[in-house]
Amino acid sequence: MDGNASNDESFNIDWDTDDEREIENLVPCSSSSFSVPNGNVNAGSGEGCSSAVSAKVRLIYDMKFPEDLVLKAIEQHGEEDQFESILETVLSLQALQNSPEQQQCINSGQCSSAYNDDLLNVLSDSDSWCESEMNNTTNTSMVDDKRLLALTKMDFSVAEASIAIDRCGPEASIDELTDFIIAAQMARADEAFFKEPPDENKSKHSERKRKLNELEVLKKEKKGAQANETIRFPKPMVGFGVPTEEGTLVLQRSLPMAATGPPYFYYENVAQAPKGVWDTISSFLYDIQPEFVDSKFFSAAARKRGYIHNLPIDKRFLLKPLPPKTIHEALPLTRRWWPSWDTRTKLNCLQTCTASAKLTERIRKALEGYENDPPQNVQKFVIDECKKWNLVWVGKNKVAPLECDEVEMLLGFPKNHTRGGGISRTDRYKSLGNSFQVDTVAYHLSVLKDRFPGGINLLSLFSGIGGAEVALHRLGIPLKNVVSVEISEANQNIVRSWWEQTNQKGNLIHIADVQKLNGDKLEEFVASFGGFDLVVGGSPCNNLAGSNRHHRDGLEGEQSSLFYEYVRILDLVKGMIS
DNA sequence: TTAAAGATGATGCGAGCA
DNA sequence: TGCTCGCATCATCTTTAA
Repeated sequence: MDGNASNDESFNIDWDTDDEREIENLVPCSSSSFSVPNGNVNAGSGEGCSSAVSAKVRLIYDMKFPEDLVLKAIEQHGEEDQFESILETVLSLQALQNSPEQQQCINSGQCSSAYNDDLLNVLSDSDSWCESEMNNTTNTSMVDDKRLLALTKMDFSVAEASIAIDRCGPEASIDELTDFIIAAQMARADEAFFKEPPDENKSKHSERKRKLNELEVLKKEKKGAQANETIRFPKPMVGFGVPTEEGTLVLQRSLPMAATGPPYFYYENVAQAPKGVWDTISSFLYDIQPEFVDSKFFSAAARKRGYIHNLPIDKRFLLKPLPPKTIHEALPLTRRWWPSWDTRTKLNCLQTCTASAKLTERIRKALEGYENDPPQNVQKFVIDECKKWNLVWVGKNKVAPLECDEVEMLLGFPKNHTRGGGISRTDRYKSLGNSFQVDTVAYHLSVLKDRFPGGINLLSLFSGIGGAEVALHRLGIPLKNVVSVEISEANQNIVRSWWEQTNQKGNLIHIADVQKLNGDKLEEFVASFGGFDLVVGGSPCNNLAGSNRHHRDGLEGEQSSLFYEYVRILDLVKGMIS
């Protein structure tokens, strides 16, 4: 899947690929034409096959339904009808036609289709499912059967389909069920979706992936104009509400049912990711609307981030003491040297790199020689560079990058949080640039204080320098058990050091590799301290961030694809509670 | 060998304008 | 409505210095 999945390009199916040839082997498209009632030829020519209607027909054929049923359904609906309507009719026809046969098939074990082979395999292992199938008399189970059949025709296993139906409920559409299964597949650690599958499963894997892509295309066609809509940022970027000078602005939101219930979770990443990324992230996190917030409403530096969480949003409160909100409040010594023509009051996003000495020297030389304000072109050069690199005035004609401790302060961390312990200055900037803005995150997490007066069990994925831990601590929420997953040894040391210095009474457990946090390990934690109350994580943004000139590859990038680990683990934790 | 410095655009959004 | 332009952006890679 591409991070730009919602781009228009994703609607174009390349019918000339190997997959196309594969389809041609399954569908009578290239070998024979068939007609629909209005006389249009849907298949048999290249142009015909590339139409949206043909794509739908192809997909239904691809599901290995009998051709006569497909034709009958198309006759009933006409080519303009929606994929789901045609599919629904095919399923109904097949249910009517095959019910006794299928029953007989199950009893005799003499089915020849791949689907029925699979079905029998599962039935032999699943008495309860078998019993339910054999006593299939209610309308609900009929509907479930149809959905089960449709999903298995898409090459999902009966087990996957059954779980999806069970989890998504009786009202869930095929779309929702496929979404659920795809999410579950991607979330499985040992069967990671994007890992190379074993050779024997490779063709099945690629075929399924292709079908899923086609389904995505059809879903988007079905949704029409909505398909082109990407998630928009609020203007101003205040999320569901931020404290303002006029008071606390609180908007309302409704949370999807599937997102409610324990544990609470909180996911973060850069707001300005490539197109479609947040749509994908949201779709994997229960379709929750992201909360886009610029931390400039909480501190003296901007930090535009998206947060997806299932936390309540009323009765939030700010960390005390309130952080400085302007550059001059945060860095009072700069006020003396700040020229009137530099009108900045807030810093831009604090990043992982800082300006070179060479640049600050160029700026000094560009300004020297002017008794009063420099000319417009010089001002523009200086301001542009200052904004780009977050330079501040530290002397006459002298700008400088922020010091590490200043960045710590602006992000809401204790002074010297990242200092010492063997970490280099470069790595301090890197760790800080990748971290949460504590005041912002604490504002969102503040609703937990009354809910967990006795303390909280935290699963902190991609912990970094412990932004979530610091936020909860500063909120006065005791940290009972913290499982911190962080690959960087330097960051682990920072969190461990902070843990010791703040005299935490709870337990801190470090895990380096998020991919090694499996179900067994989580079960151990659950058995040990009863499960997690909160799952926090800001997965790597490397392949999403605008500053990355080399590998801005979206959610499928090397680092940013770890988002799916967050989904996987959250799903496991949720499953252990419910 | 490691840390620091320096050079390296693309992308997407919004404002302004015709 | 569509175009141009300005602007911001949790970074990476190569070279240089210590």
